[in-house]
Amino acid sequence: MNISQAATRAGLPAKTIRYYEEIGLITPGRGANGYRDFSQTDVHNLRFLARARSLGFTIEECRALLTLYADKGRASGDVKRIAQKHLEQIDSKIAELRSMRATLSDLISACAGDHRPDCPILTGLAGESR
Amino acid sequence: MNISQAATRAGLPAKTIRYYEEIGLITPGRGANGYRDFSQTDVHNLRFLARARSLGFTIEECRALLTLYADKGRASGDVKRIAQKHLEQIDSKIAELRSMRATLSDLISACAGDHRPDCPILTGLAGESR
DNA sequence: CTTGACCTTCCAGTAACTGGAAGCACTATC
DNA sequence: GATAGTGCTTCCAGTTACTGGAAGGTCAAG
Repeated sequence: MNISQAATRAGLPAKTIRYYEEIGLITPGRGANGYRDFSQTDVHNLRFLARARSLGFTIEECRALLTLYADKGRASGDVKRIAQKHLEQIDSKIAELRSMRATLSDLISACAGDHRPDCPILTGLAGESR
Repeated sequence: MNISQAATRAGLPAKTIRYYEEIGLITPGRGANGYRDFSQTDVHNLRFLARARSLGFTIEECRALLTLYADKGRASGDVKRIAQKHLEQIDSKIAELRSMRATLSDLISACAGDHRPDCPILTGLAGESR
């Protein structure tokens, strides 16, 4: 099938699929006219990639996961290790955002937000409040 | 003062400060030798930028905030609007990460993580579990 | 006068796409 | 067969916010 159909089935933009081929994540065949020809397996791999990316795995992690996915002799421990490491990164990102959120929220609630120039948000950012 | 001292006082790498000048966030003076010469105000602005960036504001938001900071006739409402919009983005990012975390965590806990090839993480990513 | 630390600019690379231009291929219609 | 419209191709550039490194000028100490 052509790229637009593969894109629809995988839930990815055609542009992204071309990019994935460019970096060697997938290697669809080619028709006589030079068009990419996607097999069911290609689409399957694209869906796999779409899900992995939506869980926040980096491209390189996706590459590793896809390799493990194709390797029927894999050890599930290898997969789990990657996933756990990623989970830790998600957790630290959440913690970082929560910390930002707390500070920002405090500043916002202290600000009148009217036509007057006095602004605790700015003075907070300027470091005058500590 | 020279850039390394300004960097120390602002808590930013010298590279970053040069970058900020390049994109017009700050405009330190220059000595006869061509070295940048940072005033107290420059350092103050750098610290402001460092704090704003650490709260996750984008460079363009920082630019706007810095402009408002310099404008003594500002309306605090303008500042608050920027901050609130940013807070919303933080919240949606947190929500997204939490959703990822939940899914990933489920997959991980279902995986034995040993030498065997069976892996719920991979089958989950492949979409076979739904 | 040389050494070492510090400064300068400029170029390239990062992550993961995304937009757009120029040009060939296919399908349908007139 | 000409034409129009859609889809495909490649290639180049831009995005965000830096970061690393090279080549070379400057300064303070000994």
